[in-house]
Amino acid sequence: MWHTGAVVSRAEARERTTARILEAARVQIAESGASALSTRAVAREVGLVSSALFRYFPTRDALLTALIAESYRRLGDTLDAVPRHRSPARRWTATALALRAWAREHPHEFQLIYGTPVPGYAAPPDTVPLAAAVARPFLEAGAREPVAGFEKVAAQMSELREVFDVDPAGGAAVLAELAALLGAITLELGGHFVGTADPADELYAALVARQVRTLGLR
Amino acid sequence: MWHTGAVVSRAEARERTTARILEAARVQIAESGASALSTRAVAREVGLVSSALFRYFPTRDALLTALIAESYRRLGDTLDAVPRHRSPARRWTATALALRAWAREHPHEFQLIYGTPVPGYAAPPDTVPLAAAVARPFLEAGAREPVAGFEKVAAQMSELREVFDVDPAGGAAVLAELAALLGAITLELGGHFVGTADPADELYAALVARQVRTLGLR
DNA sequence: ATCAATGTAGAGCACTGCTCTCGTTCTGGT
DNA sequence: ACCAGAACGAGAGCAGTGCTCTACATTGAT
Repeated sequence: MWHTGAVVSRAEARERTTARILEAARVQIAESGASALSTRAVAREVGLVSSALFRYFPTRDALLTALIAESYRRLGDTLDAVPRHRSPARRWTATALALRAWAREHPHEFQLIYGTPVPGYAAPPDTVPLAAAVARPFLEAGAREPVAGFEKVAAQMSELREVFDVDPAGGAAVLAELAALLGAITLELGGHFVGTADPADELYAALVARQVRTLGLR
Repeated sequence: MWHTGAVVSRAEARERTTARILEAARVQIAESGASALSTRAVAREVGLVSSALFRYFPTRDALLTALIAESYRRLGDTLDAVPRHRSPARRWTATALALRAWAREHPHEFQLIYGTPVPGYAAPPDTVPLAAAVARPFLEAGAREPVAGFEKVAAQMSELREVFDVDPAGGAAVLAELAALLGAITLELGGHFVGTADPADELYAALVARQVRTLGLR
């Protein structure tokens, strides 16, 4: 720590620039979606020449991947901040509503996670724990007891018990219900409910209530 | 009918070229997704100079929209071809399985319909009947009787009864369950089940079985 | 003081969606 | 039968993209 004031070490400067790049990219995505993310525009925003950006992210996809991870974390944190009601039914409901609210507030980030994957893309393995962080609040709230009909799925994903200490058959059912929530939100964001259940508030509420019954929550 | 053989009217030629463009575009999308669709590449394939293609589709988005409509129709036809079992439960199951099978066979077309919408996009109103054609087989199979908890949604989408002659509260529940199926398929195609319920056959089967119970099908 | 790592700048490549202009070819109305 | 006008293809061109390569500057460790 020789230096004081504005003088920063090389490592620090790199970190800062990386953070500024990520922020500029996130703003761009929030405005017009992932497909509109331009490395050149980001570089301009940050005050770098276009080629310099590639010292920080070797490829556009790498930048996108970093943003995906960031969005995962943000969503996970949001769901984690949902108060732990005593009643599992209430906690499930609150978590499900928080999920939809976040998706509606950050539609492009939601699409970044659950939307169409990029063309050549294969799910990088480091997103698995991030996806688990999103699922955890739902598992904690919903996987109290086994749910009939999900035994075979439970056998397949038996390692779930080790990580989360939940009932496997309940966990499998929770996973299916999480897919249902994400499906409903995807349709809503995509405008697929126009002409039927739009706005989707009532449908979503009815769906969540049905899940509480199906999962045997009280 | 003066002309025989290869001589064709201008209108016919236009139709044929349009069809060839659509086909080449569909092939391109089936191979590498919508984001990889290049008007120039399509034009090359069809044997047109790049600018000539814009005589047929004024913009890349217009071409994409046409492809979306086509995919909608294909999926609708596929679901329509599912045999009408006597038992609603069996028909629901068969239709749901056909949906997943089609999605796995044509993942990019599925994403075209239900994936991330294009950036500036607003759902063109002419896709509404196409979306309805996809929902119809499910409504016919699943919306036999009212489902408790969906009354308020039913009130919202009362016009459904006029078009489809189904119970509104049953129809609303079916819509929610269709969203669940699409959500599960979206997660599967996106690789989100890796590490848990992958392959997703068992999970999907358990989900469908649960739906049959929830909807009160026999 | 030296030297390799790290960074920036800038030119350049191949590609994209799209526009404009130019000739040609066909069509409908008189 | 003619001819204006629409329809169409060819080609050049523009502004933008992701990304690479080379040349030069700065920094940190030796």
